[in-house]
Formats: sequence, C-alpha cells, structure tokens
Amino acid sequence: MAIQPLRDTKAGVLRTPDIGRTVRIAGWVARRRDHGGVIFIDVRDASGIVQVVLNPEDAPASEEVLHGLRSEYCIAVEGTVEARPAGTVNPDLPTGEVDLVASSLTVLSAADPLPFQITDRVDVDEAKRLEYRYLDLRRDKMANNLKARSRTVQAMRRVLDADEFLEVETPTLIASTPEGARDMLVPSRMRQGHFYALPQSPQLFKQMLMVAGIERYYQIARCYRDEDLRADRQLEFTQLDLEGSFWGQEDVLETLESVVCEVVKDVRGIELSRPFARLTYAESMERYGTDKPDTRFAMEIADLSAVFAGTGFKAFAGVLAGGGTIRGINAGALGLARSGLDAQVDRAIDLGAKGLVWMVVQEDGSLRSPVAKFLSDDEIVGIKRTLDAAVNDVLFIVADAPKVVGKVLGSLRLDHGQPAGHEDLNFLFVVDFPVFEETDEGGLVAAHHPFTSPHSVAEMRDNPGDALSNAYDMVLNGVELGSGSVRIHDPVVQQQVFEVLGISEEEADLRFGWFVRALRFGTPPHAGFAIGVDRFVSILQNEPNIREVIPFPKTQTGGDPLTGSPAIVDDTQLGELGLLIAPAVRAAWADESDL
RNA sequence: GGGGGCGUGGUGAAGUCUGGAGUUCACGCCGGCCUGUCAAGCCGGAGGUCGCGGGUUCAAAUCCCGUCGCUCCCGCCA
Repeated sequence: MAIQPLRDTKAGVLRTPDIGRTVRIAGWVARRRDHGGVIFIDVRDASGIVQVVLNPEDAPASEEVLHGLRSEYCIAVEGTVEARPAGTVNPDLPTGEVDLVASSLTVLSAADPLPFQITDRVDVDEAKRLEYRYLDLRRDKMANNLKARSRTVQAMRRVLDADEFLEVETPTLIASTPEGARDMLVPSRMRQGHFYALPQSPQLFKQMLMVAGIERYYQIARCYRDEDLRADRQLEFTQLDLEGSFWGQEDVLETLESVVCEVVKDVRGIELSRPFARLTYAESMERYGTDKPDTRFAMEIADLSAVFAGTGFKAFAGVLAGGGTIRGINAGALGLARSGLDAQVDRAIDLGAKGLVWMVVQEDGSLRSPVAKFLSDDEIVGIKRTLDAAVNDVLFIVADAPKVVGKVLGSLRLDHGQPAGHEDLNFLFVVDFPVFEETDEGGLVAAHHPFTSPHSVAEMRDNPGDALSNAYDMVLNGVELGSGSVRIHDPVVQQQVFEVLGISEEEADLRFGWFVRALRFGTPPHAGFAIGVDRFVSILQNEPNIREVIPFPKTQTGGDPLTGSPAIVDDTQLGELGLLIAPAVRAAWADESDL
C-alpha cells in the first residue's frame, strides 16, 4: 500500500533547518547509486532533487524492491531529514546539505527502459525527443523553459491587468481572408462545402472590441499560419495581442516597454533602461540592410558612392550610372584565406548580388583585392577612411540596386558579426514603415494589412513609393518580436485605402463590408500591437529555436511524432463534411499504409 | 518549389573522402561484487538488416541513382 498522503513536502525545498523532520516526498528516480548495501537515490519532483538514503538495516522496503529501483520509477518515500556526514555535502545541489533517510519506500509506478537518458548532457535526435516528448520535458532544461514561459505570460498579464486592460477571448473559427499568409482551413459539417479559417491573428476582432468600447484589450492568442516552418516559425504560435482606444503610437510603445521590462526583470533578473531605441525603417535599411537590425554590434553599412563618384573601375561606374549604389562593411580581422574570401563571394551571389568585392588591408596600407589594380590612391584612402579600416581588416563592397546591396551586406554583417547566443538583450523599435514594399520585379505591394493608417492618404495615392504608415516593429537582437500599427478608424479613409491598395469596391464590400459598416458607428481612434511569445521566450532562454519553448511542437514538415498528426480520416467523417479526396491523393494514402 | 547538413546496437559519436570480416569509444541496459556515493566504482555480458529501395563491383556503412525522415536556409510568412 502506498503511504497516504503521498507527500507532504516537495523534494527540492529541503534544507538544513528541516533537519530532524519526518517528511513524505514523491517523485521520480533521477539517478541511483547502489553500493550493494546502502543505496543512494536522487529523487526528482517539479521542485528539484533531493538525495534519499536507503540503509539496509532500516529496511524501508524489501531488498528486491530496493535493488530493483530503476531510472524514472515513480516512487513515494517517507523518512527523516538528516544532516549529511562531514565531507559528503554536495555544494552543486540546493538540497546538498541534507539527506532524506528513508523509513519507507513505495514504488508508485515502474518505468520501462528509457529510449534516451533524461539528461541535459546529450543532444538526442529531435524526432526521438518529440516522439517521447513527455520524457524530454522531464529534462531540467525543458522544465525550466516551460517555467520561464509561464512566468513570461504571467508577467504580461500582471502589467496589463494593473493597467486596466481587459483580457478578452476571440473566436478561432473565423472566415478566411485571402491576403497574407495561407489560412489553415476547417471544413463545416453543417454547411457543407463551407470552411472556417483559423485566425492568423485576432486583428479584426480586436478592432471590433475597440468599436465595442472595451478601450483596452489584450489576449494571449493562439494564431495559425499555413506556411513553411523555420527555426522561429510554427504552424501555430502564441501572441500577446493588445489594442487600445484613444491611443497613438507612443502609447503603444510605452505600454510595450513596460510589459517587456517586467518580463525581462522576472525571467532574466535584470532592469532594462527605457525608453528603448527607436529607428526609422529608412535608417535601419540604410545602416543595417534590414528592418530587424541586431544592434548588439556595430559593423554598420557605409555608403561609398561618393568615394567612387569618378571611378575608372568600370563595374562600379556602370552601377552608379544606372542609379545603383556602392556600399560596404568592415567585417574586421577575419583571418580568412583566399578560399574563405572567395566563399564570401559565393554567399553574396546566393543572396542575389552579381558579385562581391573583398579587400584586405595590408601592413603597408595597401589593399589586397582582386580589383586592387583598378583603384586609384584617392579611392583607397577614401575606402579606408569611410570604413575606418585598420591593418588586417576585411572589407566587403557591393555595387547594385539599393535593395540588393542592403540584403547582401546585411546578411554578411550577421554572418561575421552576430554574437552566438542571447546574453545581451538589445530591444529597439523600428518605426515609419513604408505603406508599400517594392517587389523584385519593381512593383509595389502592401507592406502591412489594409487596416494600417498611412501618414497621409493623399501621399499614399500620389507618391506610393515614398508613403509612410503608422506601423512599427519591435526588434530584439535581430529578431522581429512583433509588430503593430495605428489603425484606420474613419470608414471613408478605410475605403480610400482599400482603393489605393487595389482592392476593388465590390471586393472590399464583399469581404470587409461588415467591418467598414462597424467603423461608421462612432469608432474611437485606436492602435495596437502583437508580441510573439514563443520567440520572446526562446531568446530569453537562449534557445536556438522556438520548439524548445513549446511543449508539443510540430516538425518542419508539420507533423507531430508523438500523436501522429496530421492523420488520414475515415470516409464516414469525410462524408459528413461533404468532402472527397482527390484520386491521386488517395493513391498516395495507399503507399503510406504500405510502409 | 529550390539549396545545404544529418541518418551507424537503446542514446551520442568515430568509421564514409581513399570499397576489403559490423570495427571502435562514451553513456545506457542485463548479471556479479561492493555500506557514503552524488555523471558512484570494479568485473563480466547482451544488443546493430549501417533509414529504406535499386544499381556498380569479386566485394558496399563507404561509390552511383532514387526515396523517406529530421534539421538549417532561400522562396513563402499582408
């Protein structure tokens, strides 16, 4: 019979002041050291680990039971907390000054031999970890990640609740909208041939809540985007979504700062200085070649167009004549051999450049480079001065359209300068995003959702390439943590924006008619934001991918090795939904079941 | 859709380039010894269709083709 109650104390909290107490703990066998006589068992529960001493003369259980204990057996122990004998204190363990000397031990649940060891010391294949995620989550690192995630969300709620935000849930079965990411679809049984979509974000609903007079809303919202996965992207992910009425951009950014500071204080134990840096989109692109700069290191992009204004180097002269630009970075003393430098050229070409010029500053001040012979003395001086170059520094120069130059140099900058982990936290806001982004073909597409207010509708219509919007991103260590905007609250402006974005009146009316109608009933000016919780926690925990802070994530091909999702459903279910599977797909099912 | 990396007893790695007996290391597992260890120790043992399929070869973990899975990246992610 098991001891009742199973436990009255947590394993990880026992300390010297507890010496002499008789306690009951329950947990898992993390490690056993069986000396034939005395046996030491590290018992782990959610609070930590304590060493249990099983003395044969105390006979806490039969010899068979005691020597039969194995890794991850779930057990209950009653015993006395005792001081460890001199010289046997374990300073690496919070409970290391005490032993729990067992008077009784019960096996609550045995465990099969493990598919992998429960330890942070070995990197097990991730598919195997996911297949046995319940064991993987027993590891300290994963348990700590889940704790950090919980503390993160609690800190968010604490700040927003104190600021009188209302936590409101919005539907997850909604109508599909074709813009943006691919929707995750759910077929309707009651209206066959019709589909719900899972929300990519609660965008329109939170705006409805502003119309509804909620004034301050937030939600820890699950969002879904049916796009290819990455280290920082899952099919489903979590956002802290918030919105406020009678708000402008500064109100949003200040609220975000207070939320983020509380989270970082709680999880990392450090005070961030406020306000966070603010950078315009244009400045960010200019200096870092990206809209999500990692500002933990400099290596900024410098414009060399002036240096080469009258150059005799035809490749550069041609780019300048064609309206392109010439920029470079100083990657520092990389110590690369010729082959390593040429590999950078390949990398640049992969990124879309026609080429890359590298230069290495020599002891005598000259530049070693494939193009050195084309450069004048003035140009060499100008390059070194502009890039602040010292001996042995490697300089990378790209001449192309500004967009290409920024992408290539921005990527090389990260390749050679980005710190490995996330020891330091550099938050910043990027503001004044353009309304439109240029496509590779030179066309314009909306950079944001169509509910973002432009600085000026007239400018947006007359000069779309330069028009700015009241949209902003939060960036942490080169990762886009979230984005938001001041919304359009005037139905007339909203109609105009649809028009400029190329959404016809009929189309706008069909898809967003209900939304524009809502705006006609006294809509307060409002603005909001959403923070990616998974990304935030993964950075705080110094994890390389967000799966490490998600208890049951999907693999890169969207599957769950534990439960086998996604799965084929039977014909009865399909019939209820009025769905037929295409013959080719059915044939593939047959192949699958042959495996 | 495209490019890169990986797949070897239960786990992690080496072996693959340069073909020659399933070889090696660490952990785990099983058995024995062992009363103060804490990644316990010592001794012994079991355990693999080298992801899968095909090809080349006297001979394939190794070379070639295909395929599956995991992963990183490009595209995609308003």
